[in-house]
Parts: sequence; structure tokens; C-alpha cells
Amino acid sequence: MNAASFYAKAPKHLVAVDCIIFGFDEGKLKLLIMQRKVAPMAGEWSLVGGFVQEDESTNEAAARVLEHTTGLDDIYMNQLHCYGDVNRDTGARVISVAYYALIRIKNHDKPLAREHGAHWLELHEIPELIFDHGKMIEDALAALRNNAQFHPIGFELLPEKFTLSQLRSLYEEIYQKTLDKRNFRKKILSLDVMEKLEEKDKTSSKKGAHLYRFDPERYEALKRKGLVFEI
Amino acid sequence: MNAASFYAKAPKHLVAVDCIIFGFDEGKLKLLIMQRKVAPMAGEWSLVGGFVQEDESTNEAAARVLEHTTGLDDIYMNQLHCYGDVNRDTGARVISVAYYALIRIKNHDKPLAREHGAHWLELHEIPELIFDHGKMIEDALAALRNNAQFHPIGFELLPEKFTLSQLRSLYEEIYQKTLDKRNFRKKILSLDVMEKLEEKDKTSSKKGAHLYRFDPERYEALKRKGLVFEI
DNA sequence: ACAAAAGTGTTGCGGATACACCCATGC
DNA sequence: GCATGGGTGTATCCGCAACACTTTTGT
Repeated sequence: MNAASFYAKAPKHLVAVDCIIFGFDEGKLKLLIMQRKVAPMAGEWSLVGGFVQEDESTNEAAARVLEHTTGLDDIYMNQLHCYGDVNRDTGARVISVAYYALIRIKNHDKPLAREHGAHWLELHEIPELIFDHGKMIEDALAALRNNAQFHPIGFELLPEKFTLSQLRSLYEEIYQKTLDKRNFRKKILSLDVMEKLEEKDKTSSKKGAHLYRFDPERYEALKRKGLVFEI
Repeated sequence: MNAASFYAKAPKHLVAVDCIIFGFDEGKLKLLIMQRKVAPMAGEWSLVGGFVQEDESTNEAAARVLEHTTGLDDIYMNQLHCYGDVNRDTGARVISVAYYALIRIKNHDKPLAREHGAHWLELHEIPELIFDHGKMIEDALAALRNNAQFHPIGFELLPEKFTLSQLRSLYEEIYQKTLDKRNFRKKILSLDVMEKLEEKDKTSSKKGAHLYRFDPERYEALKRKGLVFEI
């Protein structure tokens, strides 16, 4: 067989990307879910997605879809899994590459999202989704939990400046269990990956809590010492 | 937009699967690598792969490709990652879904593999590979290491009956470090996921070593107790 | 008798957990 | 002055790492 026929005789497929978009707001982990505009399943709840174009990588397609609905670029995004069952999409055979993204919910373009029929829902509010999107969310949650335990990705969900209480409640929300306040502080501060700011946040207490900022350089230093970030 | 044009106007892509096939033989971790038959890069070293057909899922395609080169079905296989860069394949735009497989090297159909130009090579013997296949192997190794630490997948690489020394040397090979004999025995035996057989293996010592067999039921019991397999 | 691999226990240390009270401030 | 969340230290426990000698048997 020559090269031309090797490639030419292989079938071609529609390839989509679907994004599981996590946010953290009011102490709750939330997902950006939208109402589908086209048949089949028009009006049903679905993840944000789109087709991979000729001239873009799957990663680029995911970033494009994400920017299109949230107005944000340069956000934390990870490939989750490729979903390749023949009949997973009831409209046509579509192979879908799923990505999960972590965004600072306050930064995104809310009107833009609304325009696309997108809503932020807490985990327990998520309705039945089309196709295998429910499974994708399950898998994304598992991946988030695995990943958050050994990598400093929680910070991607918080504002740039945050209090230790906010950080702790984020991890409590991710792992769905309460964490001891003193032990948590000891652990995270011992890693020395955050800069303590002079500023205080007084929105949630009279006394005010110190603000911190994640410092990528300190994190690099930690890794150079051969230590691993672990919550 | 109606449904027909929604799907119809999206571009279609060649989708391939590539398999990183691990085996364990003579105390060494090995990979099944083949020489490519078609242009471009004919004669160069590559992973085992093939195109996803219309009527098969990506998982099925990977299983088909695997059986085609090794004669084995029902083997342990995991999706690794989807590689979607536009120019990753120099012959055409191909999106590739990579899988890694763990096989009992003794069980496979060696003549069949040879017929396909496939060879078992140790990690340090692996030559330069085409496209992004080298990166795929790197990623597969990292995934294997992560996965083997918390899931009983090492057994997939050993014969059904094996000695503790064999098991230990497998993990030493995977993690590229020596493990303390006593601590390893204590740890693995405390998990109680293996059945100790009466038989002994005398091929590697005068005294003979007890053979063990992995017992999926005991592993399920371990999980029910809420404990995790960990090496 | 000796070589070669199998098999076996104990100790110390470090990190994880459990736990309760004082502090600063706005109202 | 009191209610609210912020901030702090210690004792215990458990799992991991380090470590060396005896057993069996084929030659």
C-alpha cells in the first residue's frame, strides 16, 4: 500500500470537544452548564462544546470554546478523556475529547455566558444531561480530586488574594469533608508556597483575616527541594 | 441552525489509536515496538496503531489493533491521552487516541508479532520513534507508575502464578529503585489480595519459593473495607 | 560444606490526627 | 459586653524505613 491510499481509505469522523468548567463561588463548587440550541435534544442541558476544526488542535478547540462562552483565555485546563463510543451522540457519530477547566468565577463575562444560555449550578443542582455528559462530569470530579491532592490547582479557583479560611473551605468542598482548621493551616503553611500579604479581608469577620497569594516561584523552589505539594 | 447542517458543516478527521504495550520478561520491563510499513517514515520505529473505523468505538479499535499484533484479547488496557496537534502526523492530519496495555509476554503470539515487524525492547533500547510516539511512551510510563501505585495492575504483567521475588522485581523495574525485601513482603501480604499456593517455584533457587496468585475477590473485599491497595 | 535465594521481626522516627482556648473587632 | 470568625500548640498514634541473620537444598 502506498501512503496516499493508506490515509485515503481510512474513514473520517466528527470530533468534538466538551468542557467541564469548574468554578467556586459563595463557598460552593459550581459547574457551567448550558441549554442546547440544536436538535436532537434541543433545550436539554449539556456541557459547553464544539467541533474541532481543520486548522486547530484539540487543545486549541477547547480553549476557543471556553473563551467563546466565558470571555476568558489563559485559564487552567486539562484534558480529561476521549469518549469514543459509536452511538454516544444520538445526532451523528461524534468522537468527543473532554477537558476540564478551573476558572475564577468572578472574572468571567457573565452576560456573555448568559447569552449562550449558560448557568452556574452547584453539583447537587445539576440536572440530567444529554448523551454521556453526566459521565464526563463524574469523571472530571474524580480527576479534580486526584489532581488537587498533589498539585496546587485549587488556587486556580480562588481570587488572586484569598484567606486561609477560603482555601480550606474550597478543599472541604472538593473532598466533601471537613478539615481540621489547625492541621490545615500547619500543612499548607509548611509548604511555603504562598505569600502572606499585609492586607486583611474583613468581609467575613470583625477581626479580619490575612490575605495570601499563591507564589509560583515558591512552588518551583519546593519542587526543586524534591518535595511534593500535598493536601 | 437545524440539526442536519449543525453536524454536516463540521469538518471530519482521521482518528487513529496507538498502543503502548508493556510486557515483563526476564526481569525487565519491555515495550512492543514495530517498524512502520508505509510512507511517510516507512521503516522507522513506531508504536502499534491503526485507524478507528466507522462502526467501532475507539476502545474497540485499540482492542482490535492489539489482538491483531499479539493474538491476545481480554487484556488490560487503559486510555492514556488524546493527541490532537494539527501537524503531529506528517502524512495527514490525524488525531490519535493512545492506549497503554499490560500483557503477559509469555502468552502472546510471538510469530504473529514478528510477522508484523514487532519487537520487544527494553526501555533503554527504544530507538527514536516517529511523530509524537516518543512522548506517548513517556506519558504512558508516567501513567503506569501512577496507576501501579494504587491499583493492582502489576499482576497483569506477571504469569498467573508468581513468586514474591518476581513481584518485587517487577515493582523495582517500574519504579527504577530497589525495594527492601522484608518491607515489601510485609506490605503486600498485609493487603491480603493474593492466594498462597502449595506449589513452589524452583527455577531460581535450590530452596524454592512459594507461588502466589492474585485473587480478585480478596481485592474486592479489601475495597469494601474502605482500604486502598498501595505499594 | 558451600553457594544462592527464601524467608523472617524489631526498633526508631516523622508525619498525621485529635483536640480547646484566647484574640481582635464591629455592633 | 458579646457574638463572630481568626489564630494558635501539644500529646498521641500509626505507618514507614532501616536493618542482619537463619533456612533450605542442589551441587
